[in-house]
Amino acid sequence: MPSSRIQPIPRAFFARKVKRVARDLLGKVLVRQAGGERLTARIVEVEAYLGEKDPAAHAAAGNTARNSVIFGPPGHAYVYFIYGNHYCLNVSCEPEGQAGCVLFRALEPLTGTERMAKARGIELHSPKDLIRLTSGPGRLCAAFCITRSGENGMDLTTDKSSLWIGEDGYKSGQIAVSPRIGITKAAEHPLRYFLAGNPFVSGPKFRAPLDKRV
DNA sequence: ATATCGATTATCT
DNA sequence: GATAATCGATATG
Repeated sequence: MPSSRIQPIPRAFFARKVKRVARDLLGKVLVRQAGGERLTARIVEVEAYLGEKDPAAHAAAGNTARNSVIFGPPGHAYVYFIYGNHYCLNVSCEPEGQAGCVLFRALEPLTGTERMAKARGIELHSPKDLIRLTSGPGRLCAAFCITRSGENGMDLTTDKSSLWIGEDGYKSGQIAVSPRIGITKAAEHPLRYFLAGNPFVSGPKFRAPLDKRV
């Protein structure tokens, strides 16, 4: 039953409006080919960052050395370093020249969990420990060994890359929406999308009443 | 369960 | 010089 067949997602999927891509990414799979081993995890929580008009988006600063991937062709990894401690992974969206990206906030581990745990520096004792592996944007990057120097700009639409996004036929259940987490500007917009009830979603266990089903 | 705080650095004002 | 799309530890109810 488990999905052994994972197909890359074509670039056209990412060449659409950020909000649309964000929603459609839920249920897809992030794949890491590390040596002979393959790490896979299902995307359960994302946030949309719009173009230069979105004050919360890095694109608001214009095209700089840091964020140029956002302005480039769709389907590429934008990795940035934050708080002097963590990396965060995004995928560029919209046609080339237009800014926009989706932030990966949480994953549900599928295969390669021992390798993820090692990368995170934790041990897996109970099934609940799986949650701390990839629940959070910084955590999932650590679990997948994603850094700016290594993965920024990588093409995520082909399995020739050591990091890519795939589709395994999984059908998402109910999708919920809430404001984005951890930002101060434009903090009210409902641009965070997640699989309702999924235990691997980051943040408080019980959602605020602002959360809406969609 | 919620709140607060320190870590640590690239980037921008 | 201030800030930041975070995390883990600690404190308190």
